[in-house]
Amino acid sequence: MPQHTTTEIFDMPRRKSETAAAPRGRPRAYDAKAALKQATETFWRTGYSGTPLDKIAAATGMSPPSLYAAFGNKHELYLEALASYWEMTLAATREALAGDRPLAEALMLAYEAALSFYFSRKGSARGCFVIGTAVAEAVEDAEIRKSVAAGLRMLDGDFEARFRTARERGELKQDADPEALALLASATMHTIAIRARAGARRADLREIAHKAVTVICGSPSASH
Amino acid sequence: MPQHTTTEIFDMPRRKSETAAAPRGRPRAYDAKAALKQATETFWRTGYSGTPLDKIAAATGMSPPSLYAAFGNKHELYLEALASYWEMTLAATREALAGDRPLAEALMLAYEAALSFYFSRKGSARGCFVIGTAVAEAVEDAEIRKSVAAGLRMLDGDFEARFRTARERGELKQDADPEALALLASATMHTIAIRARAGARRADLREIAHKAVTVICGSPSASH
DNA sequence: AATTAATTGTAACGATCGTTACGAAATAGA
DNA sequence: TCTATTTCGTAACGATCGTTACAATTAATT
Repeated sequence: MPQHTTTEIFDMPRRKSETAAAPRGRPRAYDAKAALKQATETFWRTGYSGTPLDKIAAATGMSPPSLYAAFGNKHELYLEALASYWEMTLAATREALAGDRPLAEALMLAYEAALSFYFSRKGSARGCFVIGTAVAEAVEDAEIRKSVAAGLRMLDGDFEARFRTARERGELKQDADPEALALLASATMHTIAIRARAGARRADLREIAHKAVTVICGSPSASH
Repeated sequence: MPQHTTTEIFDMPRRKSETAAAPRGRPRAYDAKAALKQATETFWRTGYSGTPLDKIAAATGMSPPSLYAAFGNKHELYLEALASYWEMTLAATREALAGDRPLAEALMLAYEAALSFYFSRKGSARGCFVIGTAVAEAVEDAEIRKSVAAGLRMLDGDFEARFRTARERGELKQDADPEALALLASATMHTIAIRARAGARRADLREIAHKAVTVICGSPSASH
């Protein structure tokens, strides 16, 4: 293949890095993905109603007009942050529950994954983004409520599927109720999310998860 | 006793109705107790940050200056509402768990009591006041966080005490862990509180509670 | 009747809310 | 180099936020 021109070589990576070929006007000074992450971080602490757009602008380094160009308005921005959070946590939960791990170990892994979200790098507790910010708005805001309800339903479903296969594998008694156990597993996740927001220490929450898993999986099964 | 004068008769109820004898100036046009209840109702729907004082003034029928004279400021008013709510719900839970009822029946009664708070007269779901409004503020507001943590601790304690006496009464196996079961009982309360705020139907939440109680109390014990 | 004390409603305070004109800046194509 | 196009930062918009003077009102006390 002798027809290798330099233009061909440089066009290939250009087209790969971004979908369109050329943006035409002044280039964006922000990374939308990183900005959404920082906006999420800000909402996480002070909630939706409690977070002015100024603080989000400061956290992202974006000007208000840029925020509106990128995300629409405050409400749409929050909705996007909420959807992104659900995606992230549900993926982490599914990964924890997947594989050939023993049931109790898989459950503990799911709770540990949640705790790693609830406690930020600095060690300060912020709890669950959904429970800490979305639940407050859910009553009056139909879109937020819909997102919360859908996320809770998927979490229930993931737990229930895991308990169902656990029963098939003989990890649970044959008369165990996968739906009921999934409800308790979700409830454990929820109580941890709440307590983290209320200032509980990470080690205490881990122990709460452990106690819950012990009861859910049948009395003495957590350590092996 | 012949010394029954009319002044004596009319002074007695007067002193009983209010602690002091005479307020001196213009009398209050509001009932502080009723106003706190209506303020709570308003916070309940739209949260602390999401509720302007105007709405509270409208709900209570009080003018802003009267609100400040009665409660201090918005933050103190909310704190008082939060304390009052804890008092109310903890009393209801204790009453449900007290008495000689079977364990499963007592637990279901506690959850039913909670549901009667979570669903207003009109049938619209507003969920738990604490989970719906206080948890959002708890991260940044130390006073609210303290109130939430203390309330959760008391709820845990009430459940644990009930499980402890249940074990003594032979309602549970001797090797049952009252603390672990109490954690799951609290978690069930929390998951119901969250789901109610997310729009779940009351009947579904009742069934969730029933499934949880069945697992917690040992498989087949809910109906007798 | 006059005085004192307490609360009332109105109206406004400065600060901040979400949102948006507007002109300068920066890049691709001509 | 010039034009077209897109995003930038600044600065401001009206609305609303929590809070408070202020004068009128209502009652007990003198």
